Amino acid sequence: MKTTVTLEDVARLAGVSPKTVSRVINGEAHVRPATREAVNRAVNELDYRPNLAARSLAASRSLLIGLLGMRLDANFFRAMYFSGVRACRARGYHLMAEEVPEITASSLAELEASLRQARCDGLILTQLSDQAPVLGMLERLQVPYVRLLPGTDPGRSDAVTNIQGEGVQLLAEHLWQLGHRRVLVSSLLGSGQRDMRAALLASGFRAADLTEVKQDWRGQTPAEMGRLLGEQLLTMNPRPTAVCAYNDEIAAALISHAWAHGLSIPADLTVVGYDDAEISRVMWPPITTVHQPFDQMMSEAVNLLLTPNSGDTPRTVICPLTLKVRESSAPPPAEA
Amino acid sequence: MKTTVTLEDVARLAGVSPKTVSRVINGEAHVRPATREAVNRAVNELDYRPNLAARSLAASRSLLIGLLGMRLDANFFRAMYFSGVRACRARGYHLMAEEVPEITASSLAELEASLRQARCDGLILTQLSDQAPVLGMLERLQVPYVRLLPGTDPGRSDAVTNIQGEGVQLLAEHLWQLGHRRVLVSSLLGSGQRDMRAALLASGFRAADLTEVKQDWRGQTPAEMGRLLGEQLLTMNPRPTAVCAYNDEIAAALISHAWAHGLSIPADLTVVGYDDAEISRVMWPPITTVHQPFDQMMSEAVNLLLTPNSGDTPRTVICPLTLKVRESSAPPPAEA
DNA sequence: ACGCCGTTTGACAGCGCTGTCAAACGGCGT
DNA sequence: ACGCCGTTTGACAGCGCTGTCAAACGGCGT
Repeated sequence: MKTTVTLEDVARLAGVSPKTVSRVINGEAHVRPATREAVNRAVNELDYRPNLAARSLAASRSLLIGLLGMRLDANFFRAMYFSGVRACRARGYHLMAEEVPEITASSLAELEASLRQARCDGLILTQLSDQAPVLGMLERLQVPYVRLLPGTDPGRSDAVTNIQGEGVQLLAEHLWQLGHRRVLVSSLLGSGQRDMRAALLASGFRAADLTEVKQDWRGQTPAEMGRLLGEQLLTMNPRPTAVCAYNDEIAAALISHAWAHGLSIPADLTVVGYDDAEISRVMWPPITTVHQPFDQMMSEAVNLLLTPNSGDTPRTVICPLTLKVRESSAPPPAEA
Repeated sequence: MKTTVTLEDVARLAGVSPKTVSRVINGEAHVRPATREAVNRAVNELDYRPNLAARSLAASRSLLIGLLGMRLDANFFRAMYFSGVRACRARGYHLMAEEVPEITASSLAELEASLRQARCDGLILTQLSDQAPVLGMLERLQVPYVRLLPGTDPGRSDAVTNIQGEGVQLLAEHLWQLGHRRVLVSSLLGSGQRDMRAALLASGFRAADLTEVKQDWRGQTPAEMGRLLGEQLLTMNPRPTAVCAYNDEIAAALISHAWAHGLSIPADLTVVGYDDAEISRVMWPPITTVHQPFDQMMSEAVNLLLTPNSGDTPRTVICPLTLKVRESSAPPPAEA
């Protein structure tokens, strides 16, 4: 990068002081329209770009937002990250992904060091929204933060969330309307966010017709969990006509396993997932799933971070989930 | 963030000048061991973190590296990005993802604006390594760049690459050794990088036994491409015993399709992919594929960027590919 | 004991912006 | 014509570092 046009160059060309140019660049009030226009002309003529480093040093803002998660390589997280990048760019901010692999003292210390170094203007929490030690640390450091999909302590901070249980309810109603009555439900230990079983019950299913398989996230890949689910399914009699997988990866693995054992999807078995991950569109059949509006959620989160809260209670923005009906769900086989 | 410890605080505590602290922080030479140690003690005691903005302003380096690609949401790109983040963090740099969706004048102008704003110290190109207009612009802006997997013009810049044809050769040999002789090959129009067919021929296959299906990336999802490949396969007689999919997504879609049509994988049909994407481990069966060492490649790329070239010819680092043999490949059925 | 020269250290300015505060402007009422 | 007061503008310092350059140091040979 050779040519460096500075504020001062613009000011000279426009015949005003650097401070005035700064005002125009930052869209501050108290600039006469004529002045503003003259500055803008000069900016365009010189093709001026403000120096981010100088800006953040002078304003003691970093123009940086951090996105905190437990597993950077989770599909879920990556999708959020790239949605967030777009949301930030639209507001002149940058987004930094930060990994907190576990809630231990050393891991927290590392996070603290990193935060103090980067001096993020705000943080967006995902997967960590319910970790009190993390929240406590952020409050101590006085970093503003927004939680995504918090499960507990709703009034503790600004948050972006869905209507509690909306996603699972959409799935439950879909299955009910298709005519399914016996369902296998996959759930994850320690993750209380999605109570599929409750949603099914609320939609009319009888407890006796629901089988819930709780699996543990740690130490098992989605592929393994899907396979185990498939094995369980094959031993059951009468066999459920539908499976609610905890997420799309598990659904995909289950579908492969089912094919491999002679079950045809969706003719013999309906499988639904959650997240609308890429894999749900790659599989045959494509997977019926619940779509989270990541772009919208991240955009709202950035908004909350950059808009000071004028009231004194934390704000909550609710983003609607949508059901993506694809070919992995159909009415149950004739006389199951 | 309240507490702000500055260089000066450290200097005062250590009893030296700020400049000396700066030298220690940056690992410069010409500091007496005793002094260095005293400074380090002070740094630890105050838990000092340098202010990135001040640093880049003063040094006129941004401590930022850009990763340029055409599709931020491609699996390939995301994997590279997160490998790159780690490689950069290890060197005190940050990585910024930048999207260049198409090679048009307006898209290039936007990129140029963004680059001049962020003032990246260097760029890593992926998917764009062979786009002369992009390279020309970067050279005009004098931004150092490293190309990943360049296909053309190898001497134009530093590059990180594989041995030409290594990946497809690994796959070809694997199939040959398993005993396959008739193979269906999926290739992508306009993407000359992987000549699977040539590799198969070089490994002993006869041209007459190879069928190549060229598909077009634009307008088709991997799922559709895989499905079309599957349809093609079912019409063939004699049927190939193995399919080389262009990538793992296509392989996954093909596998689902094959199951849906009564083919058992790998008993009836071997399917291999490319990239070692997550999906290759989620599917049943897991997909035999070629693994790109993204962590290593990004680490080398960052290295090239941050290590000045002492010679006068561009450098090339070659990273070895490895074959991941999984359950989607097996010997062909008995008398196919 | 002295001078020489490589090594170590520090003084100072400046990177390009923004915050603060005061000065200049300008429209209004009288 | 004058004073008042809200609006617009600019002077100046400073954000926290690093680059430059010169001064201080210190070990060596004589």
